[in-house]
Amino acid sequence: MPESKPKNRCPIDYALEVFGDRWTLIVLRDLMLSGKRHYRELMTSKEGIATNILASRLKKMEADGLVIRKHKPEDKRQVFYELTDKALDLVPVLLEISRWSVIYDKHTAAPPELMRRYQEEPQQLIADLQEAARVRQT
Amino acid sequence: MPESKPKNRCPIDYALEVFGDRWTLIVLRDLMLSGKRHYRELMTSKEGIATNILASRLKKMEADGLVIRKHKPEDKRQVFYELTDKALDLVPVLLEISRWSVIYDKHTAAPPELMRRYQEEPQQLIADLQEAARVRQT
DNA sequence: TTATTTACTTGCATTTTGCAATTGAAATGG
DNA sequence: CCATTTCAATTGCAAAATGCAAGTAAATAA
Repeated sequence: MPESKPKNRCPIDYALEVFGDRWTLIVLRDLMLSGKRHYRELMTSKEGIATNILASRLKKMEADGLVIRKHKPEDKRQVFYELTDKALDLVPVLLEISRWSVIYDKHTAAPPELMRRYQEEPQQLIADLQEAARVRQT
Repeated sequence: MPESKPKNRCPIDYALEVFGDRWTLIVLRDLMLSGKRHYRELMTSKEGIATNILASRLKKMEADGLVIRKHKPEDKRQVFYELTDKALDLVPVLLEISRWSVIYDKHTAAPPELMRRYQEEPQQLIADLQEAARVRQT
C-alpha cells in the first residue's frame, strides 16, 4: 500500500473515506447480516444498486481491506467475497446505527428480535453475528 | 412533514439517507464534539467543506430534524445551529465509529483520553458529551 | 455445439460536487 | 451618517460521481 496520507487524521474522517458513501454500508450489511456472498446476490438488494457501482465498490472495499475476492473452485465463473476482521469489526457500528434508526424512523423494518437481543446482551449478539458470518465463508 | 416513503425500510438505509454522505457526519462531529455552533466555525474544519455544500447540508439537516436554525438576538446577522435530541442520540454512533478507526487507521488522531474513557465507562462518557453539547446551546 | 449463467465493463446522460466570485442584510468605524 | 467590514449564504460553471442500458468474456449446462 502507498498509504502516504497527511498524518493525524480524525477517526470520523477516516471512516468516511472507507465506508462513507451511499453504497458501501449497504453492501457490508448484505455481506455481514444477510449472508450474501456472491455478486449476483449483492445485486438483488431492494435498494437497487447499479452493476457498475457495485463492481467499483467491491474493488474499493478490497483495496481498503474489507473483503477478499475469491473464486469458487467447483465453478470458476463464480466469485465470492469473504469478510475480513476489519469488516467484521463494523458489526457494532451497524447495530448502533440500527438502534438509532429504530428510534427515529417510524417506518423502520428492523427485526425486533435482533434489536431486543442487542439491548439485552449486546456483546453476545455481536460475537454471534461475527461468528455466523465467519462460518459462512467456506 | 409529507413522509410518504415506501413503508418498511431497513434501518441502515434510513440512516444513510439522513447522514450517509461525505459531509453530514463531519458537520455533526463539529457541532457535537468540537463545540462549534456558527456557520463560520463550521467552515473552518480541516477537511475543507465548500460553502455551498455546507449551506445545502445544514438545510437538509434542518429538514431531517437534526438541527434547529436560530438567530442571535444581539447580532441578527449571526446564525447558530442547535442540536436536537435526534442528533445528540448519534453520539454513541460517532464513538463506535471512532473506536473502529482507532484500531484500523495507523495515522489516527483520536484523543486518547476520550477513547480510554469510552472503553472504561461508555455510558457515562456518552451522557457527559450530550450534556456538554446541550449546555453550549444557549 | 449452442445456449445460458456469472461477473463484470463500456458508453452516455443526469446528478452531485467543488471552486471562485458575488450578494444582501446587518453591524462597525470614522 | 456613510463607507467598510462581517456574516451567512447564493450563483455560475467545470469536473467528478452516479445511474441506466447494452455489451462482453469466460465457464458451465443442455
